[in-house]
Amino acid sequence: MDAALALFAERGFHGAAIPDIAERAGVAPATIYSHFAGKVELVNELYRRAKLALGAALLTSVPAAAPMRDQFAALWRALVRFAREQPRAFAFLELHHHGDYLDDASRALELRVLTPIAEVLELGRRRGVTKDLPPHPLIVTVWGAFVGMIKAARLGYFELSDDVCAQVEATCWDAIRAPAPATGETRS
Amino acid sequence: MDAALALFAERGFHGAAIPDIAERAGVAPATIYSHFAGKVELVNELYRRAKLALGAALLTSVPAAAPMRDQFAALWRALVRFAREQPRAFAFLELHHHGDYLDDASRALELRVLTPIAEVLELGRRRGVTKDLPPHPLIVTVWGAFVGMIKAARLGYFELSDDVCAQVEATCWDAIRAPAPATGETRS
DNA sequence: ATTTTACGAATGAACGTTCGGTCGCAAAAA
DNA sequence: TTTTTGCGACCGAACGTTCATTCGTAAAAT
Repeated sequence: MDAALALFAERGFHGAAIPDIAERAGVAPATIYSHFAGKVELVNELYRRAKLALGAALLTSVPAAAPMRDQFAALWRALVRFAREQPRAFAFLELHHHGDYLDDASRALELRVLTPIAEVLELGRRRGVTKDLPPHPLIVTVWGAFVGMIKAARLGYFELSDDVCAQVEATCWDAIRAPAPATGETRS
Repeated sequence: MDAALALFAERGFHGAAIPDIAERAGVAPATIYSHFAGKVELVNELYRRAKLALGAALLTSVPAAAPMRDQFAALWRALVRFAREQPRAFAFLELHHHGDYLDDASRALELRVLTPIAEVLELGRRRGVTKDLPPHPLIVTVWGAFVGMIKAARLGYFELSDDVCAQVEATCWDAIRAPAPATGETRS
């Protein structure tokens, strides 16, 4: 499974051949079929594992009863840790998002990870601490920014230092937080 | 080439077979080889075309001597228009970014599109209108957010209405603009 | 008449997958 | 203790299919 995860993450589902995966695992191609029914089942199993790992990493590390700003910071740190500790799982998830070969069970996991975050954001919206917008656009914006950061770092555009992570985190928080109310003077 | 662009955008390089492309084009597979040397040359030609189209769309639509806020808005509008008018080219670029099969000529185009934007951001940084950060993290953040928005809309998470586009644009501008200087009272 | 363009058919390679059988090992039988 | 049995993991070899690509030739365009 390690070999499959690595190759799928590197070359995508169609680009990773079963013989290649087997060779990387130090195993005969036929051996794979004594553990998985086929290539599709293998990729689905990997997808579910990676998605669950990501979801668990997020849920367990965000304090439920903290200020929204701290929750966001904790969420960001959890994301960074996951992307650093399991870079292949992260790249795999990114690459196989919504592939035709994913079955219903794999697709259902998408919402299980997304909805808790959406609920937190919806709460922040009612409290007036995040922007008065529906949660989904905000989520995909932040998620897209995070993915962009990780991708760029992986491609060598810059180093994924703690500094850069913190700076981009602050940048994303500025994106979703409610604008400061106009106290006193107004502009046009 | 239309057929190839569509199939590459849908299934990726390895997932799009030459016979499939030929069938979609209403042509025999051998015919493709009287126009392109091979599959790799075909995908590179498509990549270059799409990348140049995107670069042209950006460069021509951003007023050089306007306030940075307006430049950013124009840039965003150009991106939205490109993603709307040529959705397959946009998806294709997104999917084939940094594939092994891309040659040096295709890879070189990456910088040609990126550096003008980086220069604009560098200027804004010196003027104090955007954040005091290196341009690359800001660029990948905004670009990632934009891609996330387009992807989510394509997958049906929400409709890509003018309203949503404008809201996310404002969100991204909040992300990269300089924080308001502390005038008068200071907060710890 | 000559050059370009398209195609049907065929090629070797690589694909995902199957099958029959060998191996090592732990439990059961002697 | 020794032998036998059962079993799951593994593999070499093969299957039919599909892949990217080539070639000789026919049609079309100039």
